[in-house]
Amino acid sequence: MKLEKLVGDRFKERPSDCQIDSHAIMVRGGYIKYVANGIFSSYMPTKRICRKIEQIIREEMDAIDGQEVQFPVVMPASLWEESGRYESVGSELLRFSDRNRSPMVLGMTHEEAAVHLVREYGQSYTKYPFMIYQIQTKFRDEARPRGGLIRVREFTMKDAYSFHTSQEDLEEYYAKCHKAYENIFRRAGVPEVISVKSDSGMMGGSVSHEFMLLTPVGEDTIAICKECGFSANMEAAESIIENTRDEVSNPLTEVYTPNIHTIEEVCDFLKSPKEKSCKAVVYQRNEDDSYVVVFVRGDVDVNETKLRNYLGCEFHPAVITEESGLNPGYIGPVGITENCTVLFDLSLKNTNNLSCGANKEEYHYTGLDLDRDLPGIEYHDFAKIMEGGICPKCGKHTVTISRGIEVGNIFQLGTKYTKTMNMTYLDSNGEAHYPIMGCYGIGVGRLAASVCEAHHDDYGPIWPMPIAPWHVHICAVRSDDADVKATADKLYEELQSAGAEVIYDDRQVSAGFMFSDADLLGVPVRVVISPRNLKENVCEITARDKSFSYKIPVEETKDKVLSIIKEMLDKANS
RNA sequence: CGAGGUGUGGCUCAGUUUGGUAGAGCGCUGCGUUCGGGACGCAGAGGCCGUGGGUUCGAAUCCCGUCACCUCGACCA
Repeated sequence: MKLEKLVGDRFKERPSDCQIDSHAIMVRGGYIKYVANGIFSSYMPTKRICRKIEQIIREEMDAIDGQEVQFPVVMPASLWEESGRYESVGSELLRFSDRNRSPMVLGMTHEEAAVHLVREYGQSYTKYPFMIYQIQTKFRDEARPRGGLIRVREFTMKDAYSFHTSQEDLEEYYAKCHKAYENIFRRAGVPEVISVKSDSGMMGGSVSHEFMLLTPVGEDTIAICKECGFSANMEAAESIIENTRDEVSNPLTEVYTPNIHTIEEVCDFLKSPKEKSCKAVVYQRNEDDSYVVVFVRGDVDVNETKLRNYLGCEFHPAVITEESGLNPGYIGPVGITENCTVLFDLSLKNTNNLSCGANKEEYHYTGLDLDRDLPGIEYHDFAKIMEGGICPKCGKHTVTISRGIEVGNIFQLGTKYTKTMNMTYLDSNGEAHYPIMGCYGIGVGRLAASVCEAHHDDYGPIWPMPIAPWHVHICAVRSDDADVKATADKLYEELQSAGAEVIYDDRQVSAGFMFSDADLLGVPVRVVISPRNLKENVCEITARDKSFSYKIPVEETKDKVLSIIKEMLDKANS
């Protein structure tokens, strides 16, 4: 491919609406073009990158007996009514009507279509297990797309669905799929992708993992233990806090605390640490605005996902009214109004001598001892795990908090969809059962953008060889020089004939311009042919990541480039 | 959905306070000079100033509406 003819502009200035680097680079480098909110067209480099990612995915899915199929993008609403999701899913499911006024939906995920496809086929236990997958466009009408290809409304995804006759079989396959995912990310040149335990959310089911590429601009927060390798999405990470009781429990004492509301102010005023206070966090259920008060230790935060799972309903931060009986700034567990649900976090267990609100304007208590003052209360885990907190697996204070982009996930779904959509098989005794499902997704475009986010410098992306749009980028500096032109043309031909993917820049532009474009295309290997080099009868071979730079005799250049490419590809596969 | 911000050639932005012939740089076209990290000169092309209404002799600029985008929050198989 000649760069001169590559469709798509590259330019110098960073577009003003790009917040994260990968977005800016992909717009500046002629990778994507904005069409509408969360909707992009892709130019050739992106298409080539995604095609390579898809091919790696395909090979790994096929290796665990996946069968590639294709579901429709547009589905009748009736299919989604079967599973109940036509009602339960919010407005991210795009609903519309066709010419006959039949309600339709745009596929945002394909559990329903998968069950529909194999419902009749899977009537006998002898057919199990099996897995089907597709690589296709999905549409989710997200409330807030952002970050270029990181979070979009229309995107390409590989989604796989496996069907089993026992939980053991699902778990065995799930482990195989987990391994296949590790292979995919390693082969795509991002072995640093890690799997973390996650919250299953509305998908249902129990066990699930997310595959995260760690980067500070990631949307997810992950707890990682450096010591034992434990990792979990913040939403799912168990919080462990060990308290020790003071030897002497002071009596519960009312203290006058004028104009003091927040935990910081209270602790400052009482000159006691935040760990010795009991904080109230107030929410309201969406359904009836009823109040929920969660008490946690002063220094910990509430994990709203855990709370949501416990309450089993949606809620929002409370707007506290006078009728509520709550005294903002002075809420405490002793003597609190009965108009609300009161919950206690485990961080308060086995504590004493705490400060807390006295449920009375301008008064706090000191000397709170929950076991003494409110005997019989139950504690649950509602807290966010903290940096430096206790690892739930190895028990050491080694938890670190990182940000990551979710590039894939795997779920043990269970029978949620087979039950609602009435898919059954007969076992060897002639008894009917619901098959157990797993589902497995990878966002192709998001992975490409995430790699760019994790592997770039000030000048552009640094694509790993296995997914790079081209293997090698030839820059013919001063192509008006006959020697340069002839040498570069020849190398271009030879490398292409040898199977290398080459982008060739023989435009008559300044070297700086040429190199800037090459940086933006991020091709891992660059060959510079110039009058200066030819004077010494050499070509210059450099790595986009600056890991090497060689001057090689002209006649040896082709073989050297080919061996470098091979080496880089092999490295990702080993 | 809540709060804030921004809409002016393909891109980055000035001009809006105080109404009076639409600007700069990059990019694009042509010619010439340059040539190893986004060169330079000259000559060009390209804009109903997001959009609808209003005020005014006159609106990018003032008023009202509306749309889009960005940021924070809520939401997110």
